[in-house]
Amino acid sequence: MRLPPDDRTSRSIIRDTALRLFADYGADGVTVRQIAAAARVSPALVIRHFGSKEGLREEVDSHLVRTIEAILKVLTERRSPAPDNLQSVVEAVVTHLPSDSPIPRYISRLLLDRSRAARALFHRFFEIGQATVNELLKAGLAAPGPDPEVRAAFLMANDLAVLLLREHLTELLRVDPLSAAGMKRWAGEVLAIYSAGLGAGSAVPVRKTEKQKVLKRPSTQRATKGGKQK
Amino acid sequence: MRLPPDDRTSRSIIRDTALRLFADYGADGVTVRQIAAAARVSPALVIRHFGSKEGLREEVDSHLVRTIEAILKVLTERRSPAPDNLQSVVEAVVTHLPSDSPIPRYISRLLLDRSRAARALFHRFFEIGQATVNELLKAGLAAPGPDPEVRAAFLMANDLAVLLLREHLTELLRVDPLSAAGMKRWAGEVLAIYSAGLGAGSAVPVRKTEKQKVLKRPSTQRATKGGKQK
DNA sequence: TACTATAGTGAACATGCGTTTACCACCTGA
DNA sequence: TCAGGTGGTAAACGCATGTTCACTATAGTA
Repeated sequence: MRLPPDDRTSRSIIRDTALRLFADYGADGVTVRQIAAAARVSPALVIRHFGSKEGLREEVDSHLVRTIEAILKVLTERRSPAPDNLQSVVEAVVTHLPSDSPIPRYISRLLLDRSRAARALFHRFFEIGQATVNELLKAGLAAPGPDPEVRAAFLMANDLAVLLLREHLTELLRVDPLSAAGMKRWAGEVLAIYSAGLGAGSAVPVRKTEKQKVLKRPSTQRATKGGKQK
Repeated sequence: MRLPPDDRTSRSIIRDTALRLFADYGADGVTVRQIAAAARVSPALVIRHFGSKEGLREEVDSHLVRTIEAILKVLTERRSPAPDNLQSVVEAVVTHLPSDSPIPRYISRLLLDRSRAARALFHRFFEIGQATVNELLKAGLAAPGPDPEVRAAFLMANDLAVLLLREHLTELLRVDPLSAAGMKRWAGEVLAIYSAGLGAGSAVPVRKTEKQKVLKRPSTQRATKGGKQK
């Protein structure tokens, strides 16, 4: 699966390098010179290939959208036979990417934009969310609810929230919610709530008393060695 | 309630102007000259008051945090007597701001940052989310769930998602989810799902508990006097 | 009155930016 | 052999940026 770097044209190297830098610092926070240096080419070559920095941005955007579309296609095709697998679309996409991929970070920046690519992605996610709800409906696992459109939007927004707030949540929970371990914990709660509401879990065999303690005191964090913050 | 502009020092005028521009275009997308022009002062005065553009940014951040803290304080103090009103924290905050306030937009940009202010705000929201869950717990309206910490984080993330995705959701649903009308629709679905899961609100038999009735449906809210909003 | 602190400005400065220009080193086919 | 396309670069250009500097105006105080 791993290609020697020679197999990539310098054009695609520049594009991928830009994607990573844009994801980390935002497109405005990165200069053409930085991109060129990281890709080990001259700034002039960047312009030569993409016309302008904005052109590069657009190319990165559309490449991103194409990549996500490819993943989503695989996903929707193979999920239909197993509708009981209510998986988060975001989790599924992330699972299909290498763990050090800058793409999730880039998407989360993108979604805050008013750009065309952002709208396209957002609508696509919404479509998939609606399709998922429809599957659940047919399977009798869910109801349309009082306001089906809002219901689908709500589910999608919750899904994307993990992506957007990933860093903060990682710090808070001391586990990346989009890592394998984190997804397990997160999905557990999500499924519990989606299947029976916030009241669920008391019916489930859970030792209330102990769990409650953890919840009550936010300062009950373990593994905080040597309070360092002033 | 409206002050003549003379009551604000030019320092605060610059700060407020910067807040608005930062919210709309991002701090990197706005120049000192633009801020100065919008505030009707010279660029030199901006630097004179805040030392640098970065200094201005920090001042805007901390002013934002102070403002939000003030609102949250009012909110938490007055909410405790009425724990049946499970209101979104974000919705509550937005309600306390003028409808054309740039603060929600600024917060949503801030939350994607790794800045100190962002972490402070995020932790604060999480605390409130935990407190809310605790109230529901005491009232017997919710269970701690299998993973209480994640549960609280999930609820908070869902809440913030509306703020972060506001523009996209507005386009999708053709109504701003943080407007009065939009909040009503949104909260309706949220409460339905939180109270009994995705199965709620339909012919699907999910009545394994009576909890459904306890968490009030939004249609039963009193004190909605003379609906003026379209 | 004179002194001093505060608020404010226009013009300039140094820098870093995106981009352009002129040029080089290869291939490849006729 | 050479014409021409392709991929690449160093150096410079013009400009917008954040910031500084020298200076004015105003108001309070001794």
